[in-house]
Amino acid sequence: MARKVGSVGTETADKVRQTALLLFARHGYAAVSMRQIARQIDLQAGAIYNHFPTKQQLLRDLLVSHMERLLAAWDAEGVEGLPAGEALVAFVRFHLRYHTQCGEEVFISYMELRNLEEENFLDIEALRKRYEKGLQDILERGVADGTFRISDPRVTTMALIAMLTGVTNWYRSNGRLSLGEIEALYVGMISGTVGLKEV
Amino acid sequence: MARKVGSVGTETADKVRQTALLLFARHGYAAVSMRQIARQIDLQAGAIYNHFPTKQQLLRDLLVSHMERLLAAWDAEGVEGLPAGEALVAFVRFHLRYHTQCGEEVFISYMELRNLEEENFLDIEALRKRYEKGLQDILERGVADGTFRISDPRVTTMALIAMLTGVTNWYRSNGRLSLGEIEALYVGMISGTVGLKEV
Amino acid sequence: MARKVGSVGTETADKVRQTALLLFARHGYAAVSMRQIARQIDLQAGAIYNHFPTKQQLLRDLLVSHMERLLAAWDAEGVEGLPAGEALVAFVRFHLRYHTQCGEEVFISYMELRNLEEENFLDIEALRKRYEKGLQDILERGVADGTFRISDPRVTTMALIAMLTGVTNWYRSNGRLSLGEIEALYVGMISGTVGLKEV
Amino acid sequence: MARKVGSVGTETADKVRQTALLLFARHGYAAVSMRQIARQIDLQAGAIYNHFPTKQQLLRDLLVSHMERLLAAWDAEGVEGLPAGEALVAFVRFHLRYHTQCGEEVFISYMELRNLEEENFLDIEALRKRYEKGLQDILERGVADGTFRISDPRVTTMALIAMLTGVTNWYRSNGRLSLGEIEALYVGMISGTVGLKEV
DNA sequence: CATGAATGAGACTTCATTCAT
DNA sequence: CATGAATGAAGTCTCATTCAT
Repeated sequence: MARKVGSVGTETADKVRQTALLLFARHGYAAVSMRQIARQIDLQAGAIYNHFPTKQQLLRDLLVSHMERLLAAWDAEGVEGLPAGEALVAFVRFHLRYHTQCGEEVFISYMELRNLEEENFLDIEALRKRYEKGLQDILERGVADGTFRISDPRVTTMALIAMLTGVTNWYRSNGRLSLGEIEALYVGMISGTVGLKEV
Repeated sequence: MARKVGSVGTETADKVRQTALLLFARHGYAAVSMRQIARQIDLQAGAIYNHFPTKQQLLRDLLVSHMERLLAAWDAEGVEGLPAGEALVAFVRFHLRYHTQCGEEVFISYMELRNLEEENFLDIEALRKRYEKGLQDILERGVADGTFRISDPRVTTMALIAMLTGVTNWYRSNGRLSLGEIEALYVGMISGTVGLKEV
Repeated sequence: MARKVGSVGTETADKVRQTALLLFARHGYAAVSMRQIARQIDLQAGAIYNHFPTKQQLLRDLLVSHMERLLAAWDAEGVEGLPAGEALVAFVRFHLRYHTQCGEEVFISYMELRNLEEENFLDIEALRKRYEKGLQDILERGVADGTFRISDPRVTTMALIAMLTGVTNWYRSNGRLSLGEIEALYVGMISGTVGLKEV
Repeated sequence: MARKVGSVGTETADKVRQTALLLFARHGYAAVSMRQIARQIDLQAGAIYNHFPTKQQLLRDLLVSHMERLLAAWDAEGVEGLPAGEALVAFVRFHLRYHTQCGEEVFISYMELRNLEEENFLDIEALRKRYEKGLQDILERGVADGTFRISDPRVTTMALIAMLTGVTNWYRSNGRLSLGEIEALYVGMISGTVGLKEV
């Protein structure tokens, strides 16, 4: 009835996070119950509430921490000094690598926005905007110095992100194409999209 | 708007369909209850079962009929005889027009696939493949006659569809850009993506 | 899974009301669960919600209908025309008879006020005030015509009601004293309390 | 304020007692959780169990200690030697003063009896009987020496206690009437009730 | 002596679905 | 073809209580 021997708070919280992520990604937030999450990690449903005050907060937590990790990873790439063309290539490769490797984790941030309550939605939205801004800055830089030929950088930003993220719908690690080959294909296509002369 | 075999064609059934489509699109299949649907059209939940045997079947019905309408509309465009370049432009304009105008209704076919039971999933998947095949055929035709420069038409098909469908995430009929302007932007970008020389 | 043969809405609702009344009286609103109520009348807990939207509403319903019946019964006594002394005796006898015979039903209206949400509380409170007003009017009439000697009719009203209602705490239909004897005792005591000369 | 045998005398235990008393009085035993009590004194629910073995025991503890304090306070009034009339007046004043000043704390001893388990109920009941006996003795003394005219001292005892305790339902320290005025009113009314000639 | 994590039960309420009327 | 009442399961969350730390 009490703490299991050896159980530690952060470990359980992490297991909840991982399991919830997986299940939310697989079946959707609304279709997954707290009981289901708990069952998978051999816990009573009520115990989850020692770590997350509500199911909604658990979702928010997942999305926030995903976006923050994503932003941190992108910042770590350090492309700021690069010429626009190289920076764009770096972004494409980064986004594909990150989103195919995080696998399902990524899925839900695009999927479950409608299940967020107002305030949580705005927070996540802000983080997503910040990430998109990274790409948009590169595009605008390239337009300014003549590297790219783009009519509307905002629209192109969203078009490219949609195009790239779509990969998660069909990518399989053991599929016909390796990640490297996929990266090359997308670099090629996107170079065309933005009117880049050579890559 | 052809009615599918086996579905009941009453006024009530149609109202259920419309309401369910809207609510599923807005909140997700799992988050919408039969009671909610019924309430919106001043009905008791039980009455829905006079028209649809289960909630799952209602979702299937919606997705099938959406895909069939989409395919019929695309066939009606009659682009088969056109040169690949013109056909691609036609596809881009068609897809954008159809998906922005159907509004939310379209959303769910990409969203709710995971809530379909095996058999239903396969049926919808087949219809989606058929639609994608329309684009892929154009791309392959253009590759064959030298109009496009594309490394992997299958990947490009999926990249373009993702890019185009992404528009539904931000398009607002009273937004900064008119649908015509958006179409022009995407025709421009996609021409670059497939290496088309002039448009 | 559907309606039981012969089941009728109002009958079930009434059975719920009766059972809830009994259980709330016996154990208190907070200590009684919807399941307990349902179990006693061979129903699933969820079915109660076909008749009452919430547990709180069920309590409110009980209290309102108790107070309304009480007021109606008192009005039916038709004491308005009587001299104050006789009217007071009528009130005492009525209150004792009604409250001992309704038995537990009465208990909760004094007990569960704190479990009512603001708005419901105010509604019940208003009904109780109306009932108390009946007694207060008699007292004031008697003061005006010299029948009673009372310093503060408002305080006396509440004192008498508390004194009378207290009977429900110990009255047993098979106890040492018959209801008639109890009535006589209280008429005697209360006559003294209000300074009435003879009864 | 004597501490009962077996109870722990720490500061924390006292804070628990005070808080529980207040919350039980306000919302009722069943409606108050151990967590709520703990939260109010910046404690974890588990910590309460270092001081009280169960919630039930905590309630019992509260009621017992309330009744013991009440009895001790009454004994301290030292009315045994007084003539019945004066003793009754003393009782009335004492009861009103004690019950209005302890405020809500008193409420629960009349309210939560039904939430006591058998054995605890009997213990509290015995204490209450002892207190009532104090009044009944006075009444019987007064009947014996002709000071009072009372038909049934047992019933009158309960009637008077109910009447007096009812004050806690409406008394406000900043209300229309001061405690002194209220005492005077009740002394007056009760003198009438028991047929006392002059006060 | 307090914390924090856990249990197992159970709270209110809603769900998809059924079916007598 | 709709209603309204029902089932049985399950939803989120809270409860009293326990106990390793």
